Amino acid sequence: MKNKSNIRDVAAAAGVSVATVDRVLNKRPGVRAQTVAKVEAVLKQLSYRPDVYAARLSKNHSLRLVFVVPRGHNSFMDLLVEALHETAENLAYERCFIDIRFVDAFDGQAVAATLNSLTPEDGDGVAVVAPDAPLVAEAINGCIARGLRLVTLVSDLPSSSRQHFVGIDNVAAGRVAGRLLGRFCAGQCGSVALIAGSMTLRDHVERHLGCKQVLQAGFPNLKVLPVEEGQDLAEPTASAARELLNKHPDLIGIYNIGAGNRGLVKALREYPGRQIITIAHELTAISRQALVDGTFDAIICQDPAHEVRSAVRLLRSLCEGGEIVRSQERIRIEIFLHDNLP
Amino acid sequence: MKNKSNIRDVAAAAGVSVATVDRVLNKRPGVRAQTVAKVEAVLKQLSYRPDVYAARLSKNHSLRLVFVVPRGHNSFMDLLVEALHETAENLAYERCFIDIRFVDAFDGQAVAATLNSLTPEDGDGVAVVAPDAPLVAEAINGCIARGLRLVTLVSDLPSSSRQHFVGIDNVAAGRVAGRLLGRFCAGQCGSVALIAGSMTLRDHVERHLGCKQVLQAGFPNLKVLPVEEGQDLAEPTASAARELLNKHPDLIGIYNIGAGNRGLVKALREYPGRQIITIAHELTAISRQALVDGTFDAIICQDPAHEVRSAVRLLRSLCEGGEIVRSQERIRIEIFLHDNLP
DNA sequence: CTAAAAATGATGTACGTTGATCATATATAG
DNA sequence: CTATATATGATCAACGTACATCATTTTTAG
Repeated sequence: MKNKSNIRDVAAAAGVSVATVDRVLNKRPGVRAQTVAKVEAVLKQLSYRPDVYAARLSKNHSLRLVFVVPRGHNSFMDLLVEALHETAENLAYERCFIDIRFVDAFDGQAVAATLNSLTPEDGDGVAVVAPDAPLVAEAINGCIARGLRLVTLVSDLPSSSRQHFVGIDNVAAGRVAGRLLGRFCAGQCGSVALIAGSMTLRDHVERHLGCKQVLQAGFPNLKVLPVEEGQDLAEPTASAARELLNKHPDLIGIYNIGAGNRGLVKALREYPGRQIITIAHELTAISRQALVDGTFDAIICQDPAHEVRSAVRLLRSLCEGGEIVRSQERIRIEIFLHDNLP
Repeated sequence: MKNKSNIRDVAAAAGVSVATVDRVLNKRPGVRAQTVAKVEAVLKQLSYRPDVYAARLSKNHSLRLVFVVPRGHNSFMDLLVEALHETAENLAYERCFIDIRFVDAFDGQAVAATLNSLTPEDGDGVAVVAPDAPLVAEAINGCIARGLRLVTLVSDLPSSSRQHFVGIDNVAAGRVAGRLLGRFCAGQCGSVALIAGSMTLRDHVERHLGCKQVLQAGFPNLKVLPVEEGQDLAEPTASAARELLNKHPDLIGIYNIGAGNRGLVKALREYPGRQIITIAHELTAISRQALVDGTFDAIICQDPAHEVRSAVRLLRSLCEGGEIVRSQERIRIEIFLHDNLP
């Protein structure tokens, strides 16, 4: 815990000039391998690391990040954008500027087009919320080929060469939903229904998978109905829920994999006699209210503000070569019950 | 999102010298109120904020923080100390040095003595894990009177003048435990037992309170037995569990409020015929294994690494006058099931 | 052994703020 | 109207790194 050593100390200890240490540190050419080794030994011995503040000041380089996010898609995305604005405001005083590019809806074509238009002129790093389509993966690879650093946000494209994924493990989230659904239905027999936004969305497929796994393996008393699709919209989700309630008098549980909570709540309220264990995703005004009044039994969340901060930290590290503290970047699967709402 | 303005821009815009702007910024005396107002108007208009990096570099001031934590208390504290070491290592390169002061066990006297010995010579800020005793609260107030910034960690002393509490809402945590216990026992009747470490510890009292509230209000099928005390140690906790299992054939649930999970697991394994829904706190090697093999049904956690980082950020803001991003400092009540272990 | 090439040293400027000092301008008291 | 406060301007040296330039030394090729 002693005082930090600076570049001068290193030079003195290695018996070379400051200029040479600088050359080694910044991998500039013109230093004999032997000298490099000597300097690096001293660097390690003194556990030298450049002073972050001096370095940033000296480089006087602003980090420019581009966030590509769907506009007006759903309440969760609204929260994400809100967090983005808030973070951007704070970051402006740390030499980091965020440019938000909205793409209309969750449209692979549009996202790909936007990504393809990005060059190092536009920014140093990119975070993108995109569906897992080949077109998009290709566009991501293009960005990286052009020298941009890129992370996927909320929804992953593991087939692309994105440098990180910032978001939750959706299979695990699905398993949690299945477990809660199963246990909350303890002692009962009946059907449970899963409503996805669309089974073309990777995160929905993964949640569905996880949930079904757990239910089938651990809860033989429950019959898992074929998955419905609510297009992440209120009305289609409401229709799907109504149909399920009508068609299956033994329905005792619903897991809403995607968005459209507004519709689900509306439909459930039309059947006050039915006691349906309901689990949904993301904490918004609607879902929060539903949890408070007992319409929902649990909400599974990811914290959009944390995701934004994590994406920024990761991109900064990728661009400026800093350390990554893994544990800090783990996006938690948060579980909210009636009792621990923030 | 334009380029940052610097102190020179402000001076030019306000029609004063850089020195005067500096006087205003750092609240130095010798500036007419009228001039102050003029400069401040420009500051706001240009939304100027001093460059963090230049400021830190110039001040060339290292932040020294003291963490007062119990040694060898339990696995959770071990995790906390581990996180502390890791964080300290990273922070050393950001001009922040952490000094860990161990106090023997969870002893108010010892903590108070350590706190009383701290002066601005020892550090700029203090984070302390301490029981909620008047002696400790007094020592905390003393630290603050001496000009130190102080936050409580994990366990709060709201009666003291500590500047922040870094930890979870323990009443809410207890409510979550109660809710899960209640719902996981759905369809059954019987007794549930709560085992605290000691009902003199504030966090244990709060968890007990929250849990009992929820169980009594929402689950009339369950009878809440009088709270037992396991002293946060394996053996006493095991004894308490054994006695409960022997004395109450209708026991169907246990909530271990404090530590001593090792003992609880041991006792439960001695009664393989009994199906006891069990909820405990903190993710350690023992509790993790118990969750995996089904001995435990849920674990409620706080992330010690997050708590350490949060404490550091808060103390840094308090000492250096930075911004506090509230949402980033919210310590989550994490819930782990068999399905979402990290 | 010499010439060219490569490695290293010495030195300086820039980054934006802090926190001084000293000089000068303006306001206020007597 | 002077004498004295008070305000303000001008200037400078840190802080530690990055990066550039030019001089000098050492190494290598021929």
